[in-house]
Amino acid sequence: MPGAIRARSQIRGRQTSGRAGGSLSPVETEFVSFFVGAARALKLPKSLGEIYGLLFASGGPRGFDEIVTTLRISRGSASQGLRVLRGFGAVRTTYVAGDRRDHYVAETELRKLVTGLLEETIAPQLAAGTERLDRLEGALRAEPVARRRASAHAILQGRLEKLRAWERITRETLPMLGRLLGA
Amino acid sequence: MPGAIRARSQIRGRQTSGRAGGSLSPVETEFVSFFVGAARALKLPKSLGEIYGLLFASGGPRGFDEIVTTLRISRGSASQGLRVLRGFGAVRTTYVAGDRRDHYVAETELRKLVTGLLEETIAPQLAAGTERLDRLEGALRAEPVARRRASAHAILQGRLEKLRAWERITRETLPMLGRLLGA
DNA sequence: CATTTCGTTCATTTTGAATTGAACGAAACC
DNA sequence: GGTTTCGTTCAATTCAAAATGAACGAAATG
Repeated sequence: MPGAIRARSQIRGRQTSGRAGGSLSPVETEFVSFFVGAARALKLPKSLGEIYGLLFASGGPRGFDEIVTTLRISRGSASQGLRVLRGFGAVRTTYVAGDRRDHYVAETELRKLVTGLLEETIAPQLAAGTERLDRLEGALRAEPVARRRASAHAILQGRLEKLRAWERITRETLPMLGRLLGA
Repeated sequence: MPGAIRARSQIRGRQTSGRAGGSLSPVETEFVSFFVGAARALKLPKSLGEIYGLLFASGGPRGFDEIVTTLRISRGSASQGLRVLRGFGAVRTTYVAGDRRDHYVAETELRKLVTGLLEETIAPQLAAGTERLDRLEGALRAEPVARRRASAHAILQGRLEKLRAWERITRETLPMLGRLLGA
């Protein structure tokens, strides 16, 4: 941990809530820990939890460098983590006058977080699923009549229909989730 | 692949939909592939998708051994995978007269699957989260007044309240999800 | 225009989870 | 009661995803 860089960051770094990117207070640590747990629960990378936790606890904007040094994660992790978080709207960049570096703040509206996450992770998978269902239907019809045992074929047909029903329900239900959380 | 065992299984094994635990038809393969994809999407082990896919496509009950040989997975995987699937109600054991071995069928009601999964995975995490919130509150109150900077303390306090609100909403909303899917 | 500062990218390393398979206990079988 | 057949368990292995950090390009700076 090169002291030179640290010193520099303390001179130039914005003193968000009065402290430079040095270390976490016990309470802040507890916040980060909470979100690390949440990340685990959602099977997201731990770094996402750390970063979001820090920003959540900060209130104000934090610079890229602050994130790296206070969480002691690599620049690579921070960069990639922030990209994902921005990707589903959990984090926004903020303009800070007189500092050309990027600054980030946490989005704290639950509805936005959830819908963003769903949109980003479930939705594409759902689309891929639909595609697979089409392939499945194709395979079912392409099955040579010779190899068809009437009963087996009927079962498979029924299962396919069930999958289609699942898909429909899911597609209808997901948006409602967003509305529920909006309350 | 020991022929001896295979032969035996064909003699003794129940001929579900007319076929022993040999190999998957193209259509069945497509079903399994679908559920493997779904497992990936939900970040569950691939083996869960394989097993459930096979049972889903089969309609009728399948023996432990059939699962192992047709999917070509280890007994360990099959055993553990089936336990998890049973754990959240995606799979049930069925009695098959004249065969002492275990037989399994897939639960195909979407509502049960989803609620089972939620119950098993989210619920405990939610509980853990609540516990962490209490710790967090403790840490916040324990913070020595000397180290408190009024503004920072206020922010953290506000954030904690926000987390509590999130928790409440989540706790209220999850059960509704089950009801929505019941339609 | 040369130099410094930022943040990203990507090949490598690390870490954690899933899978395997040998060893085992329990139940059925003769 | 000895033997075989099941399915589980768990230590070792394999595999995939996440983290690292050096190299890089782009933008600001002077």
